[in-house]
Amino acid sequence: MTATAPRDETVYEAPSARQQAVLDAVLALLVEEGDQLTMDAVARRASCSKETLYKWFGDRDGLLTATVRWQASRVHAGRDAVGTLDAATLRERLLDFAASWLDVIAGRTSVVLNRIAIAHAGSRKGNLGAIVLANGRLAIGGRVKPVLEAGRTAGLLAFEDSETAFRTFFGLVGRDIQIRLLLGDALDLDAAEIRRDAARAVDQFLALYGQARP
Amino acid sequence: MTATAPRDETVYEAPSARQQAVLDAVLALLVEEGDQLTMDAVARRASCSKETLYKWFGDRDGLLTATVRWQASRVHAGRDAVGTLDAATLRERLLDFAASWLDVIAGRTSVVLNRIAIAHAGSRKGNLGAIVLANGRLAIGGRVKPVLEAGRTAGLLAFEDSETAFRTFFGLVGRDIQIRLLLGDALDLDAAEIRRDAARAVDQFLALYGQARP
DNA sequence: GAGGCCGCGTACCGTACGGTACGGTACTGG
DNA sequence: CCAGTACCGTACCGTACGGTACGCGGCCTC
Repeated sequence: MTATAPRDETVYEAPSARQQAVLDAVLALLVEEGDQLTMDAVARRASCSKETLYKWFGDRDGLLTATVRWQASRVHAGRDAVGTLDAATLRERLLDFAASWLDVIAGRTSVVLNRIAIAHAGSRKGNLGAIVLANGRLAIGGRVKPVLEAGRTAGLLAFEDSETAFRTFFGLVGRDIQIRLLLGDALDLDAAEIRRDAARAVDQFLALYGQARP
Repeated sequence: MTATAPRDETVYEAPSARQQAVLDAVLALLVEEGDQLTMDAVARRASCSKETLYKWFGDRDGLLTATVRWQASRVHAGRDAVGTLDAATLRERLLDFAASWLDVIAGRTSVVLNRIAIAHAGSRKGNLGAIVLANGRLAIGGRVKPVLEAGRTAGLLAFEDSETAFRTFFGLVGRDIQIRLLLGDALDLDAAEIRRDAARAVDQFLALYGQARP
């Protein structure tokens, strides 16, 4: 029963429409302006008063946290029914994960949010870092592993520990891309490139863990 | 001729002993205090005046840059004579790279410096990001690729593009480790764990790219 | 021992920015 | 029509921190 739902440790009430607009303003500002985000700028951009900002989100950190959570809530799309798998579907599913994951991490928003979270993790209370981790790396792990296990059940994959297998998958897909982007490398991946990368990663993963059905 | 030397784009004069002491103080402070590094704190810690700091390094950015460069200059150890390779030596060399690379990125210093550089890349002039990239990802790439190519020449490896092969290697070694550490995940790797990880990565890499000598 | 540097310590300045206070406007319920 | 609430806009406060100025002691050179 602990299956697909993306472990929301505490239930935070969803932001109202107006609040969502504010959070979108934060995201936009973050993407445009790099990360020296000031409360003044947010208030101006969102056409609201700073006082409201503080009333709604407590403080700057609260605003950032809400923003990260808000963005995360959008990404959690995806139907994950794991039925029985044949080789083609397994491959398809992995491809799907790989491509959409690359798509996310290559996006400006993801890069900026990760930067914020990393900076935050560097200066006490790694709250943001934990949130990003939970909604990024861990969330996708939680969704991929069942597929891997289903693949094993179907005799298509061989591994002992799905976590380890997943981490290899993760490495094959992401390689140096995320760190390069975070460090400011240009490196723009278009859709075609992403598809190619994803395919290569999946091929390699299957080469390592796949087995012809005995 | 463009071979092993780690592309130092501009020659910066090495810091004097006293300056090195200051930079070490910065590193220590960074490691201890997270990243809210103030010039005051540096001056206090290094027992020098702020004025001297500014005289030597120009401004805060200059100090950070010098620190990153200073740390980088320490890592560049390593004899890289690429002779003829047999399978065992190739494996050995790759293992070596993998383990020492993991060792570096798992270190507090690396994590903190990467955090700084990433934050910096987020707010205009990605200077630090570029430097870290050049001395991290790119430097190790520059050192591994010749080995891979020697392996190919010796008929031990098969690949078309050494860059691509290296990136796979990179992914297999690093997996999710760096991003997790940057985001504040605990995840402490002891030496044994690192050796195991490195061995697994090399095995996987050889499974993908190795070939029995024909 | 006199001048000149270098660099330490400390006091100081300016400003950017997080956070608060307050007046003014619109809407709601009674 | 009035009280209450919500929220915008703006002015304001406090402080942390980057950067500068200055005085003083140690060290060289002559």
